[in-house]
Amino acid sequence: MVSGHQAGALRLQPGSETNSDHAYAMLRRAIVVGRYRPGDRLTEIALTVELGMSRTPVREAIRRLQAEGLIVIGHRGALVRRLNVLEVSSLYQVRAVLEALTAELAARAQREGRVSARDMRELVDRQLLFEQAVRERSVTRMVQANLAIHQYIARLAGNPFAQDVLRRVWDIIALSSIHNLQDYAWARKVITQHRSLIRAVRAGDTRQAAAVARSHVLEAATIYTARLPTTGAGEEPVDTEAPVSNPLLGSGRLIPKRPRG
Amino acid sequence: MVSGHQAGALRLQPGSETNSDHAYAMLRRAIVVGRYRPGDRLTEIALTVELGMSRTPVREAIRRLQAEGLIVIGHRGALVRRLNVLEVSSLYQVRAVLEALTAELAARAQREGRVSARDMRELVDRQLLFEQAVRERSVTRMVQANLAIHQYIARLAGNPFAQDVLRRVWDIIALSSIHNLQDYAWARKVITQHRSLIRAVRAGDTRQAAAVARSHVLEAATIYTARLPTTGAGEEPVDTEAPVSNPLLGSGRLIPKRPRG
DNA sequence: GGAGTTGAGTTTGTATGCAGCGCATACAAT
DNA sequence: ATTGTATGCGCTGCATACAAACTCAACTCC
Repeated sequence: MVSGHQAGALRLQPGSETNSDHAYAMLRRAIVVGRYRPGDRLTEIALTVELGMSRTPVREAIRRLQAEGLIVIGHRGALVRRLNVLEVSSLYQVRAVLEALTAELAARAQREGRVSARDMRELVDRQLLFEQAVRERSVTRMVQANLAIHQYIARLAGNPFAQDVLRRVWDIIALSSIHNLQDYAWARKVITQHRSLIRAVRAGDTRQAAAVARSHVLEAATIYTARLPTTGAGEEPVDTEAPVSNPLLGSGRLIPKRPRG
Repeated sequence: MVSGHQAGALRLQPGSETNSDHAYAMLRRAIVVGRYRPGDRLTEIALTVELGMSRTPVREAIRRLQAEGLIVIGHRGALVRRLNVLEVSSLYQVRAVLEALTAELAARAQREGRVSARDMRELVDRQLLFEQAVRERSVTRMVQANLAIHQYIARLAGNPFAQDVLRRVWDIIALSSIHNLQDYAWARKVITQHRSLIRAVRAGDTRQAAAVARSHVLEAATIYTARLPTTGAGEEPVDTEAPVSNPLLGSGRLIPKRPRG
């Protein structure tokens, strides 16, 4: 009998979305864009209120995100995962080999004529979007466009599993909300590295594509760790309080960060 | 299980395991070892009876397994995932690069003296166990020992994320319950490939370790696909019935195979 | 004054009731 | 005999009730 609970509004039709799915999508997005930050506690009741549904679908969403590694279950309830340095560098290592794989596969697909001209143009367009964002110093759009480029290459690779794992890797990396792209010099460098990556893919040069992708990601990792020490106290958990906060969304805090009482 | 509710069985102590976790572990194991087979329908009530708990923790376990890709939610309920050829080869590609990574990292750790003699001996012991299983023609033990070797190398690598992703890859590969190791010639070959892999790790030769691991997995993939057309060696065929309409992710119409049994 | 204790409040884990959808079977009509 | 229709059953999604355990703080006792 809390405010309008429409128990009759069941919609299990194929096209429609269950509350559980909706909760999962919303919560995942909120975490990835940084509306919830690492260490934040996710109270079921609060989410219940926020999402306008009962605890059951909320709990199911939490379980899924737990399985994906975006959430950990502490002694008491769910917390947004907090990554330490080892975990971040582990992530980048995995990302490096996977992106090398997708770049290689994309290049091979191109070589074998399985990439349409339109797909190739789309990839280049995304790169242009990224370069424009860099010119405009818009970190938000840089981050988006950057992800879009990497995602598109993964798509061209035609390996659904790699695509899926990479999506998760990117999600978890997003948890450590430091965005290298706030570093303008690095952003410029990313432009040239992307260009040579795209050139290799377009040329169908599998070796080169893999090598460029790999070193690109590994260099990004070093940039990331180089930026770390500047965050004041050298605590053990490497939660960083992101200078510009969330380049992606920004406000709309749902649950105030309550680091214990 | 309509009436027998033992509400007193709550145990939320940190060390203890919740029913939800237990359900997850049991169900996952049942799927991985093949007690439930691809396409099998998992009805909540049946699992309720099987596990001796109510539907809620069962549902949460299902959500986790769904997120891990062992289960898909069809139009109606949960099904054990069914892999098609494209998905399996995708999996092997990902596995190849990840195992190349862990082998390389393990070799590096060894080179840098971060691998204890005991760890190294343990690895060799597992290999000996595998070789013994091959001699005894025990496919079950071969599969176990094989997995144990690869897991141990992943552990030596010291990359927790790669370890985690690999665990999932192995789980999903286990779904396609064809075991290459039923092929004795291949099993013999695996012995030598493992030996050279371990040798490379022990020598701290990162390049060689990565190369051997990679080609080992890729060759396993070819063995797998080569075995596909002639299914029915010792065990059940994998797929071959019930057309999977969507080759990628969306589950087309999967015909459940007799949940009751 | 300090430390242990207890009790209320909070939050999670679990069980269960309810409503609707889909499938299958039975039945009716052509 | 084949096709269209009704109906019962099974199962899922969701909400909610309830119990256990943890938190925290005030309170009591030494």
